Amino acid sequence: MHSFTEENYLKAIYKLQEANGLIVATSALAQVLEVHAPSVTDMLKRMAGKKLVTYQKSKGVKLTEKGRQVAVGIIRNHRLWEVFLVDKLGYKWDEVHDLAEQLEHIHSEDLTNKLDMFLGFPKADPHGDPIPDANGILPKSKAVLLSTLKMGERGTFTGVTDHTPAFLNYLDKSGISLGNSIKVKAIEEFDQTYTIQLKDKKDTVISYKVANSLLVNKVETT
Amino acid sequence: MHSFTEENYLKAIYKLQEANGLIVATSALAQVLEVHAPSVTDMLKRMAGKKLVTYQKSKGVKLTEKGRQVAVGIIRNHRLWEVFLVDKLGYKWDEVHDLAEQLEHIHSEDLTNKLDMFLGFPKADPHGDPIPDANGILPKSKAVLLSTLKMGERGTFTGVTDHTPAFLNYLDKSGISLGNSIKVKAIEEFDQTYTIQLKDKKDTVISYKVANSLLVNKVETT
DNA sequence: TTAATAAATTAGGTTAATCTAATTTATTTT
DNA sequence: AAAATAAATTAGATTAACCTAATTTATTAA
Repeated sequence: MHSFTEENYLKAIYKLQEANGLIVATSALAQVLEVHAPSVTDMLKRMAGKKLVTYQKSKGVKLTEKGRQVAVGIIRNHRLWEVFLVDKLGYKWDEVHDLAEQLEHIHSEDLTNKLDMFLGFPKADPHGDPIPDANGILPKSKAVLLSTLKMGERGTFTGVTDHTPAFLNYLDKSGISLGNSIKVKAIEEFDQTYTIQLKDKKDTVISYKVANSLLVNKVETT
Repeated sequence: MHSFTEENYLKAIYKLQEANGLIVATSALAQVLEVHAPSVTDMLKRMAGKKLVTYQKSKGVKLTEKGRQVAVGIIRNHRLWEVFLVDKLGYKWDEVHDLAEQLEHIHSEDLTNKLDMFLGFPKADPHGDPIPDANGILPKSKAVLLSTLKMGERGTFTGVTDHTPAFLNYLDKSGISLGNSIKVKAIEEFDQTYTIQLKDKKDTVISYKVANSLLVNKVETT
């Protein structure tokens, strides 16, 4: 079995690999894991010995297939536990991250699959992030940032790229919830402020920063 | 926060303290924790430094009030998660121990309490062991071993002292379940074999070893 | 009450995961 | 292309939790 630390490294490498291309830098890992660079170098060597990553000195790391499997398994756990916390225990979407960071390291494929069934095989976690299936397959989403939509275009709000409680709370306060249909009514040239229309017809003004943190499934205007 | 290891020591000390009197020996801990005696000595010194135990060189340890609080908290977690696994995920009572050993170390009082509510504030885990309340109060049970009952006496089966899957399976196979009413029909002098009558009137023969692992609430014959 | 046995501790090491300070390797900038 | 800057690595330590071998302290038996 892998240690919590190894699993956290694997998850971090996976996410950085997704976000910023193929090879992951020591410094990037040090930053997200909140440790110092020499600790990362050290750990990567150990993990390379276990064939979890391929490590190229002074260049960075990639996950091996084995490493990717473990990483995706942890992400599956994390997201399923988040659904449990929100759907079953009544937590709010901005409260579950730290708890899921603990629960994701429970080692039992069988438990994960039973939990999945208990939750009704959810496709996404409370933030809209897709849940990998038992084979580690993660459905490719075609969601785009709201900030890429042009005047008059529409979409359905399906996820966030900023998972901080502060941002999630802002969305709650503004009445913007997953599944909402959103139409771009206006984009202010000067500061890229968006005026959007929510399903309930109320117009809302959001900053570029917000528009750039919301994922939508674009509705093609046929 | 305490490490998993510390928590496991605390739990072990608590259980040995309950079972065998007040002071707990290094060797007893080494045995249940499956480590060697010098490791225990080492750890106990560290834990004494944190005021979790009082350590008397060459004599043994006791929990401090602080240590007891932590230990009971872990036991509460463990038993609540066992209820979750059985009641919600469909596990059998002989399958949940190892998983609960992992889940018990999730650090969140709030999660524990929400779980408790979700489960309907159960009083006992699937093996009949009482669940401490949020204040660490464990109801004193007045259950006795079936092996202490005399001919003709009755009781309700409320718990086990042997939690091994082998024993639990044996009970399943024999149709002996928590809550069953049991009457002692005969006790063989020669080998202390018990003949018992279950609620459904069927007579069953059990060994002394089995009778000595079953807890019952004795029904006083008025 | 001394001798034998059992239990516990000390001494000295190991491993995973971290750190700081110093050095080396890469990448930019001039 | 050389100099400056940034990133990464090496060297050497630390801490928690464990180990084995040797020694000391308790307990039990003769």
